[in-house]
Amino acid sequence: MNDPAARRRKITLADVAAGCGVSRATVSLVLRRSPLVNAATRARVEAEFQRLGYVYNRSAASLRSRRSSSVALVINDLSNPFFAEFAAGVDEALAAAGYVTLLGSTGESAERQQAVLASLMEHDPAGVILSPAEGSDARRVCQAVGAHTPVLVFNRELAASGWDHLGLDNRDGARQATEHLLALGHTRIAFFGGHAGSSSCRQRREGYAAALAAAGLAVQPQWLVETAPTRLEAAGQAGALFARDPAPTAAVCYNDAVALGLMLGLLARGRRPGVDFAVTGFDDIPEAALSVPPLTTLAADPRARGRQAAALVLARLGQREAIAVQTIVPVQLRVRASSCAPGRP
Amino acid sequence: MNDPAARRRKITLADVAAGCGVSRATVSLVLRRSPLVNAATRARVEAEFQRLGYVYNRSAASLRSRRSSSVALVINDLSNPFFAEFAAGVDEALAAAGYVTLLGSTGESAERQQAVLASLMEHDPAGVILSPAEGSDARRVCQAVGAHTPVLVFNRELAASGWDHLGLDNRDGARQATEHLLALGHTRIAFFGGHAGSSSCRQRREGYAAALAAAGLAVQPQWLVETAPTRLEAAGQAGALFARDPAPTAAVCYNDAVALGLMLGLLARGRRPGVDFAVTGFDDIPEAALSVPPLTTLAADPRARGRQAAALVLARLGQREAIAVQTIVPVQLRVRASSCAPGRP
DNA sequence: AGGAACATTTAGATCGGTCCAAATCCGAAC
DNA sequence: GTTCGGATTTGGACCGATCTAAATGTTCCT
Repeated sequence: MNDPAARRRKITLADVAAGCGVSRATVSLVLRRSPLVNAATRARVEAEFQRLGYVYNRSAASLRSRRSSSVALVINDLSNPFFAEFAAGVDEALAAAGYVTLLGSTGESAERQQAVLASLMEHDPAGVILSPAEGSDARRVCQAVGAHTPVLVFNRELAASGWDHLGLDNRDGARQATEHLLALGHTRIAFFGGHAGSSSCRQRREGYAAALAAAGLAVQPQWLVETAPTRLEAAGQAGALFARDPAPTAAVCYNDAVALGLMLGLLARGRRPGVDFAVTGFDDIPEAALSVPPLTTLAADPRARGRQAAALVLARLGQREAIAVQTIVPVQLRVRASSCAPGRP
Repeated sequence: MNDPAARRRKITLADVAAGCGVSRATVSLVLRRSPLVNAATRARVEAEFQRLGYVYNRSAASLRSRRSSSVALVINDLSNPFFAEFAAGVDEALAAAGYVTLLGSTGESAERQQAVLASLMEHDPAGVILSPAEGSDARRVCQAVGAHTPVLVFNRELAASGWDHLGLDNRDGARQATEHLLALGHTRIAFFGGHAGSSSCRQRREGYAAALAAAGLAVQPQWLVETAPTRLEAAGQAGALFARDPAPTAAVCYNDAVALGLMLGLLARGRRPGVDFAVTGFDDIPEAALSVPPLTTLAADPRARGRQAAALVLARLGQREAIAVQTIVPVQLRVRASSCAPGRP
């Protein structure tokens, strides 16, 4: 930084070359750690990098080499801790691989998603990781992304897109939770919360129904309660479980937010979750372990999923023509105090 | 997309120019919406964009024009909802202004922060929004960022950096909370949680002390309890408040996580927050409104802060030499049930 | 007809790197 | 003293856009 050339203009590779009397091509070889260049020369050049405070211009490099060093990450809802954690995992893994993350958040709007994708594509990302907004249309997304950039779709399904997909095993997770409650001795088990229209809710209900069927029990329609996936609405709907006899003694909830809401709603009705009534969640959000009672739930480790998504999209860069991969990650049951045995009636 | 040229290679401005018999310069003018170009020509070129499925290459453009269209966003902890929300706000405002967000997350590690900054700088961002990791050193950060890229520092202070700063009014917030408790009739008020070393904790303690002083009360050292800013540790340290007589009847907490933890810890000791003991938080995270009892706290609207940060850094691009701006945002007291009046002893 | 004034278009250099093929250097082999 | 092969180095085109200054029309006066 003590060189007058550093004053105003940015230092380029040409400055470095001039500074130590070699050609630009040689400096470029040093930058790329080529074994071709002589050790002494390399040392001289690297000293000059230091002296001038040289900063590599990766965009210029990718322009010529046609190798992009960025990946676009488009998230439907960054304010949801699950996705924020996912984003952190993606960024962590991309950074480790020498890529930079181009962030776009869509706020669950398919319209914004189109605009965001179009804008990100102008920066020529090597690949795209997309957690689709509600109501995304595969055709429109494909139109924005083009046919030559690999896409990894996370969490939600995007019908017939021909892209790689990474999702949770919703069906098996709900099955595990239901079997856990059955094993405790419950026979009257509800499925509480979520919008039946969403693919994840549908899959979770399937797992729930499958576990009941395996135990020789029928699904009671009055024990299927729909709510928005928020604590507040879940708390309000708690009463729906007890509208008709026989009332359930346990509930598999769509996710943790709903489960926490339900527990509040139960308390408001004088029932003690974890004592009079068993509850399970889904996601294992940080609060699940700290609620009263602590919540039995299914852990998906969103940060690890982020790292995995990054790995998948980077792997695809080498294998552009291979068939699309559908990855379903198992989820893990975390048993805590909210899932109690049924009380003696 | 039906043109054979679209097959494999990417469509460039030269293809469009050739496709409709004008020069590359003219196509470039159309792209930039220059009024110089004839309406008929513009229409012809724009039709060709559609026909070929042309995608603008913004990196190439910024290389030549020396106008970057990205801003780096470096976040200490994306898994914290406060910062995730902040990031969403930044991205929203940057996207609206035609910039793309280069994301970097540091996981509170000053080392990683250096690496992340260095990597992001190679993509030549127009500016940097930095929410520093704990233990950041202004000199090292400056070394990574260079002297020519504007930086906006968010939340924490970075001593003597000469950069713009956006922070919350921590002092006034804690003062408001303390005055609120005083107005309710409390006189024995603790300050609970946080690391006294951090600038935000120091400022909040100052506000707390100022309010007590204004009421003619002295700060009792045994009522200043330090904890890591997590729910878990806060719950564990709750007992420290009652180690010596006289015990406090209320606590101003470092933040919401700490306050929620303290409330759990109180329950574990048979004291009912909001009934036997008053608690306030800081941040107004989404759970604050839904805890039992709902938490009195200070709202900072992180998404709006994100938009503001983006606006500040973009404003700086036009005013490179103007003096650094220190922006302190007021925070708003949200009174809820956790701050009760003192019980009759 | 000649030319000024304006509108529109364009050739060619350029941004900061990488790529390629060819040039140069050097000690060993003939 | 040449010739040869490996190790290094290099000139100059090139990536896809923008910039500059100059080249082309057009119209409209005088």
